Parts: sequence; structure tokens; C-alpha cells
Amino acid sequence: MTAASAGPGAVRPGGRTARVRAAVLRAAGDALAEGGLAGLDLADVARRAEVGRTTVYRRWGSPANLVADLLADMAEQSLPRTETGTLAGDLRANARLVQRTLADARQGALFKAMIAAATCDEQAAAALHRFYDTRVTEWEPCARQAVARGELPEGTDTREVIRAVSAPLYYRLLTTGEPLDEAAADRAADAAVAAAKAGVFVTAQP
Amino acid sequence: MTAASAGPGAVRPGGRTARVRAAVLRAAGDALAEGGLAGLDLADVARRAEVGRTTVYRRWGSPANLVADLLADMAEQSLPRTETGTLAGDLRANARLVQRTLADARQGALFKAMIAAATCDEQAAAALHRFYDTRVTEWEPCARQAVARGELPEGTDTREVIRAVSAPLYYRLLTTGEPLDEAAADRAADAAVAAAKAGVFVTAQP
DNA sequence: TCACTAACGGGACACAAGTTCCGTTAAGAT
DNA sequence: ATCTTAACGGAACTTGTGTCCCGTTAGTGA
Repeated sequence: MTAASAGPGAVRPGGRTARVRAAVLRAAGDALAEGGLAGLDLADVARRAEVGRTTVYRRWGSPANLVADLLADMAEQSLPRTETGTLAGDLRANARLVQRTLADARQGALFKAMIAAATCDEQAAAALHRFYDTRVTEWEPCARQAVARGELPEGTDTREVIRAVSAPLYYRLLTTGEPLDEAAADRAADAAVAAAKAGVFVTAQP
Repeated sequence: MTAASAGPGAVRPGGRTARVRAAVLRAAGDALAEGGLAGLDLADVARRAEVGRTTVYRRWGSPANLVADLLADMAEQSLPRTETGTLAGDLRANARLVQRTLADARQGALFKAMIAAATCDEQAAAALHRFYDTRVTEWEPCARQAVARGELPEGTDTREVIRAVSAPLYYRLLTTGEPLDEAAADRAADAAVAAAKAGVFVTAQP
């Protein structure tokens, strides 16, 4: 067992290695946005990144692995959260952010491709779950504060409230051809608020 | 332009051709359930279906096409709908049905794979949209009747109510590792009811 | 029942995806 | 500045996916 048993990039992660990783992830994102998961050819990614084909095969090995790494990279980049003072305002802000992201040609295609990868590969799925966990954790305080303000009942599952906002937007993106507009975003936020205020997300505790 | 210009299976759809199609779709379903979209190798499908490799390549050509055909086949098989007399009861029945389908190992994997295929291929996407359109149309009467009974406000977008039930279940299936249990199904149905009663799905009309 | 030909299926083939080998470059430690 | 070796990258090689050709099987109409 040598020092390199953890795989390439673990012992000398700086300099050239980091440059190669950045270029490859960039190229992979481009390829995914253009052709979806099916269009993710490792040889093509290597060409786009101007990197040796061997390197890509050695470090990532499969499209799913590459997507998993890309997701891990994206989970680190966090967006600032808005605070409006009311649950409805905060959730609308969240819904608009999600809607704008998914409606964007490049980003939307990228997310669709990553979801597709997660359905094929266990490792990509784990990375995707971590990604959404991070995002939910970022926005959870909105719902927490709403409970503190008395807008929502005590015992509300605050993470579930945040997820309820995104769900209809993703469902629409994946199962219908209809465009994701602002009206859809507002509807998603309002539906989550109505359900949460009705106590649907209160968890029974013994 | 010959009689066969519409592709194989168009002129003599009966007998052997139908048998081959059934065997291939069956095998494709198995392969998808086991290995996801990435595991859908046409040569492998041919082997499972005990059919010539050439035949599969000629009639379907690509994994996405095969999935599209599988979806078209599934859209034809319709499940009976329950009627309980209240919106909450009907939507819970719907939610439970979706939940049971997605929680089932084979069916769940199959649906995930088909969603993945829809993100890669335009034709598969169209087939998927048609599939969900069919399902929504089947359940829409629940919401229509609720409007007629006065349970929901006039002007409610009834299709959107039905979609609101499935959305959280699919979102959970795709973005978290958590299991889809009956509690999640009931919560999804209750949330849709609360939002619909609050008038979130009323469409403004000039 | 027979003729016609659509559709199937085995085998040979072309090409691209992925692997292995080994020399070259540069990160990190002293 | 120098040394060690992790990581890169070109080229040859292997594997298997998808195509083409053509003989065989069986659906459909007379």
C-alpha cells in the first residue's frame, strides 16, 4: 500500500492538479448543459478541457463519478439568502431563486443531467443528496423564525417546509414541457405556506 | 418510397412482431430496474429478450427510443381510480398509489430511469409528458367534483391540484435518500388539500 | 393453400470507447 | 537550489458497441 492508494489528487492536490480538476469540471458542466448525461463522453471532456484523455479516465473513470465530483464542487458554492420578515416573503424569494436557476438554459440542463446521473449511480446520488441537504439547511432558518414569530405551529418540521417549496418546481421541470415562470414560483411558495400554516408539517411526538 | 418507409413493425404489427416487441419491452424494463438508464445496453436487452441483436438495433436504435416506447406502452395501461366522497380522501388514495408505486423496488427504479431518459432525449421527454398528462387527466375529476361540491373555490386549476400531490413524493424520491412511507404520502395529500382550499391554485382570469 | 415479402437473426465488419505502458513534467519536502 | 515521486499525457493496444449483408422465418392477402 503506497501513499497514492487514495487515488490521484490526494497527495499533491495543489498547482497543476487543481488546475486540471477545475478545467475538467468546467468542461464537464458545459458538456452536460449541452447534451445531457448521455452527451457526457469522457474523451470529449478531455478535449474540451485541453487535458490528456488518460488523466480524465484515471481520476474520474466514469461519467457518474465526474458528476458526483461536480456536485461536491457546487455544494461548496453557497448563495446568499434573503430575509423579508415574513414566511411568505422568504419562501417566495426562495422559490424565485430556484425557478430562475431551473429556467436558465445552462443551469436547468445541468440540474436535469445531475438528477439523471443520481438515478444511475450510487455515488452521484449520495453527492446529490448532500447538495440538497446543504441547500435546505441554508434556508431552514426562514421556517424556524416563522415558528418563533408564531406564524407556524410549534413542532413544525421546518426542513419539510423548505422542501415543499422546491418540489412542485422540480416536478414541473421533469414531468411537463411547460415553462417555469414566476407565477409557478409564487404558487409553489404560497402552497407551502398554506400547508405549513394548516399544520400539515407538524410531526407527532410521543 | 416503399411500404416499409414508416419503419419496421408498421406493416405487419401482429404475430411475431408483437411477440418480439413485448419480449423486448419486458427485458428493457428489467434492465432499467436493475441498472438504471446507464445499464440499458441494447445488446444486453436483446440477450435477455432472446431476440436477435440486429432486431433491437433496427427497431429502436437507442436506449432513449426504447424507453420512449416503454412509456407509450405503460401510458395505455390505466389503473382504476378510487372515489371516497371527499377531496382529502381521494387525494390520499392517489398519494398512496403513487407512494406504493415509487417505493416498490422494481417500479421505483423504472420510474427513476425513465425520468433520467427524458432528460437526455427529446422523444423520451415527450413520451414522459404524455404519460403524466394521461395520469393527471385520470385523477382530475376528484378535484373537479370537489369544486362542484363547494370544497374548493370556483376557478381552481384542477390539474395543478393533482400535480401538487405527486410533486413532493417525486422530489423526495429523487433528491433525498429517505424512504417513501405512507406518512409522506398522507402529508403530500394533506398539503395539496390545504393549499387548494386556501385558493392557491385559483387562476386569475380577465 | 400458396405466393409474396415484411421482419427477424446470425455472422462479419468498422469504429470508437476505454485501458495499459512508459516517458515527461512539476508539486512538495529538505 | 535540489531531490523524490505524484500526477500528467502521448501512443499503442484491447474491448465491445453499433452497422451491414444476406439467408431464413412467418404474417398477410388472394
